[in-house]
Amino acid sequence: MVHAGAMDVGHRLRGEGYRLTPQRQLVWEVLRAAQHHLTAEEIHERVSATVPDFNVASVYRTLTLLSELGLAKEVRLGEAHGHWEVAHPDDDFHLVCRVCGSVDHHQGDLVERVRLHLSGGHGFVAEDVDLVVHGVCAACATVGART
Amino acid sequence: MVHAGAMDVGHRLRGEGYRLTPQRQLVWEVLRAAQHHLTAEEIHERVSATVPDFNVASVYRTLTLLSELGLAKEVRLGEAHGHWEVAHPDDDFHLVCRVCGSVDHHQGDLVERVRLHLSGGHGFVAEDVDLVVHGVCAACATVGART
DNA sequence: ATCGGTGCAAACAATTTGCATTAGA
DNA sequence: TCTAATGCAAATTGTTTGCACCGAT
Repeated sequence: MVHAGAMDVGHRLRGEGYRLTPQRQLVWEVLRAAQHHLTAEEIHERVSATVPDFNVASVYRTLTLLSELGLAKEVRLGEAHGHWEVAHPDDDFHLVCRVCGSVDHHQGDLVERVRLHLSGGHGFVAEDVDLVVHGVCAACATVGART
Repeated sequence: MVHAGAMDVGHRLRGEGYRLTPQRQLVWEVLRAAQHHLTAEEIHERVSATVPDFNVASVYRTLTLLSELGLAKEVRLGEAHGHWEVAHPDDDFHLVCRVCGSVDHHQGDLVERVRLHLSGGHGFVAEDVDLVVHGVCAACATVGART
């Protein structure tokens, strides 16, 4: 599978009959440039630095479109609002630190195991496995142990 | 671990210095009686059948309290609104059918495996493992295969 | 020249909060 | 009695939508 980050949005969009607008391109670039998850609001802020009266509604519209194309994905980490990121290969999950709020990505065969487990018998066809682990990250755990 | 469903809310509440009100008791009972997840709105509806001008705000306040006591838990299944359920033992996860919308609980050692996997080396202390699998349930898959 | 995309503002939905009143302990 | 909990209504927050104008193809 080609990593979504390497994708050329322009081609993808036009290929599906959509237009490539500066707004869409910018949202995509902001998303790719970010090391961590962004809320729609954060994306809006960042793109606004370049395009002054860029509208939040367009952020949402673009994000929805990108996720339909499989380029972006919304992740829900327990909060009310969603976070967005470039679509990752699906053996990827999130570690959310309760103390510092950091969100780490983690790869492993866990998601694959879930799939395997489910395919064994009870007929549920797994399409999307969302695994979010809340806890305390290594850094915070070390600090906490000292107190 | 004692299953939360067997808990006496009255004792728990008073034990922690809270009062047992009919509203709280009813929310808890509705939650226990429900076989599946409920939204705050649904809980409100059901309790309103007994207590006419029962307020939504109280549903939220009660749910927050119950979750602080570890009796209830909010689950996010990808939708904007949350769902609530009686707190389950933590080796429990959700299978959400994209076709019929049904949500099934599933038990397994998967969550335990995640814990184990994480404890092996990189220091993240897992406290809450949330696993949600989206896909197609057995019933819908069978029907779909026929078409 | 089209028609899809954007900005804007208003609409929405879910949840929270301030405050006066009510009712558990 | 005394303070916590409720009802109510208004405020927030995150997201969506209708519509006239604009601009990518």
